[in-house]
Amino acid sequence: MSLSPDTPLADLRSAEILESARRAFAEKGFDGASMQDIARKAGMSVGNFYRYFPSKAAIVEALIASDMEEMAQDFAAILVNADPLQALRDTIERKITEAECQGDGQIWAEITAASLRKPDIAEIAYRMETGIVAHLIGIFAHTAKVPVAEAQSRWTAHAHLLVMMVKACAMQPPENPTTADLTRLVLRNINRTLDDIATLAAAKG
Amino acid sequence: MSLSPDTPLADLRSAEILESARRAFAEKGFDGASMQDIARKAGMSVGNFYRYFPSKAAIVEALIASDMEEMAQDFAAILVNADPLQALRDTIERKITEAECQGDGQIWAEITAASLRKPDIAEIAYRMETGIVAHLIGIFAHTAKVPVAEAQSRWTAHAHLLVMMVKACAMQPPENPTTADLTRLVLRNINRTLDDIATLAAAKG
DNA sequence: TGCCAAAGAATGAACGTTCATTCATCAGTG
DNA sequence: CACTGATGAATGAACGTTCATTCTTTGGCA
Repeated sequence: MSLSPDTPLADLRSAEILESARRAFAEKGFDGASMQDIARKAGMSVGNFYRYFPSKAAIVEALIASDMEEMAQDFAAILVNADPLQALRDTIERKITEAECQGDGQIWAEITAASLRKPDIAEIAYRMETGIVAHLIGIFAHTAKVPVAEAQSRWTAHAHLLVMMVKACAMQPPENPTTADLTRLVLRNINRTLDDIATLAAAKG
Repeated sequence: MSLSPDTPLADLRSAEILESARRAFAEKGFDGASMQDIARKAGMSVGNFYRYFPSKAAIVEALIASDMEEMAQDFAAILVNADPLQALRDTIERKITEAECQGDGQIWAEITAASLRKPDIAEIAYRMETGIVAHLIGIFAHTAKVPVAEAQSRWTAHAHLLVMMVKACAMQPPENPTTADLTRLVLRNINRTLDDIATLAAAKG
């Protein structure tokens, strides 16, 4: 969660609170974490908490929205790169191998479960995934030098596959001894998928 | 959930109850579903429910354990086949494409989230996954005609990858229009992974 | 500077609800 | 009658949410 320097103070405070709420949700789940838990983690009273978010559901939605924004910024950073596909590979590798597993995988697992159950959360998650896929297809189109429409019809499923694998990796239990090997294998599969696209790019010139 | 004919009556009743509890958990999640919800789904009173399961946590554990048993039976069916690897391919394809997504993916998502949070559930899930992986490695060893120990050191990560992908597929939202394409793509990746193992088998003779 | 209201932040007890769990009670059967 | 299987009201704890109240900061005036 990066913030522009001219972010209003209240929003900055909200962002801090959201970050502590994330930890509370990671520890106890969306349903399991009580408002008291969340408020305590934020270092404030329950009553004061409601000055920042009108309800528990609002926190969850804001949390997911902030994840989406973060993701969008990651892609913005990729797109300015000279070789976007390679930048994508690097970013994915970092995402998967880095110890971001701390709370990210936890929260994603929570979102996945909740979105299969609650239509409103499903919609937010759907928008998030659609946005990511659109970014990926943009990179693919740029790499293969084909129109976006063609890239879309060709590689939408591939993009979803990438997202699925990154998510699945993040959701893996961190202390497992075989997780490292598994991560390597997944990364190979992901790179193979990207190779297919890059190969077409080379063929096209 | 198949039952041997000589299963005691009480266990049979427990199995029925477990199945209805599964539906309740799929609709509202482990934390979200109340005992009243679960009892109502089972067509009985809350009080009577406690005659079958001593606590809510016990239901969750029993549910996960029953999933594990079901999985074990699937593998038992695969192993008696003349060509276990092909039977494995068929079973995976069926698991992924079939409309089992109804509640299975939902429950798996719930288990995944819960196991990242609660150590006791994590342990059950870990045992479940370890058991499945052991079965897979057994099939690989048989196919490639190598000792189980060698198959283990070679393909443990591959086995985990298969499990991961099947689970990830099941957790995909069912109404999504691109899910069908994605499923096909995942299946191709899975078959490629199995091809690698089968190739070694052919090389070895 | 010192002082005092007005505003803003923060508190935690209280509300109504729902939760998991228990138990006194009740039909049906022998 | 006694016994078994089942009920659903009762229980106390915990939930999300509200609100009267108390601290803290601020800005104008002397």
